[in-house]
Amino acid sequence: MFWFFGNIFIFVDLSGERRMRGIDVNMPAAEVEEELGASSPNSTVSSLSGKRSENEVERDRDSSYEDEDGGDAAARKKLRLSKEQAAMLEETFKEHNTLNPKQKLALAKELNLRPRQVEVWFQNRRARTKLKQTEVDCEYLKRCCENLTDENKRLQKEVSELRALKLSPQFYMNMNPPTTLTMCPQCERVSSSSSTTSASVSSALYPKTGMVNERNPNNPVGPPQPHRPVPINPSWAKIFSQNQLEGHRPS
DNA sequence: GTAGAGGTGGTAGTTACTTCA
DNA sequence: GTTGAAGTAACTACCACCTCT
Repeated sequence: MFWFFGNIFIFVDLSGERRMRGIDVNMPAAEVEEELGASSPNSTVSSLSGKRSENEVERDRDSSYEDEDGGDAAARKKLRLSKEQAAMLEETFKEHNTLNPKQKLALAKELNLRPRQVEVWFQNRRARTKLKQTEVDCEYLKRCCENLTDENKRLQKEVSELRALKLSPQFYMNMNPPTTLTMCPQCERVSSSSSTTSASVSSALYPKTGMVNERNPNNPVGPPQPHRPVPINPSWAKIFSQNQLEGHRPS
């Protein structure tokens, strides 16, 4: 049997896969018209707030559970959409991932499907999209976690090395004094622009600082927001540095 | 203005069926 | 031919929002 709708010519093998027990996926346009005609404002079979009216349940039974012979089929029907139908639905989904009632009816008519089928397809498609996105996000966070773990290890090692170096008298003899010392007024953290290791030490001492970017929660592993540095008395520097290396945490 | 009922459309979770290795 | 996994159409339950009374 051939049906023609839109630019799509479909061959339906009545004894084959296209036609399953019960509702035909590619039911003739006349039947669709009927279906559309029956689509009063109450016709949405889905989404019934858990309180499905008797009419709706009845209609549901009529449209979904009636087999070819008109009897009730115990099992629900599951019908494969044709490639053309799926392609068209995909195309529409790309444009907008939800449909208003008019669009739903029009699309159903065009595809020779029941509006309910179009509705279900869009529901499932949104669910798949969300699942995919979740997987992508999960993968991204996993990579971030790995990177941070590596960075943490590296910094821990650096701290150990610095601690060892600190114990050696040569450390003080070869150490260049910091040229500019600054302190953040919020956290009282000290940093030095001339020290090559200060940044590393800082991040090693405060490994969690950059873990959550409060100003941009979407970038949970982004760099910490810059503190506003203010110059401090150089004579404090040694004390602060000492305290930081001893593990002192500003409150 | 507001509370309650009913309709509608969304999501989450599940089931049942198809397809394929 | 059988079987298990994956994909997906269709379902239920619930929620939020809107409209009407």
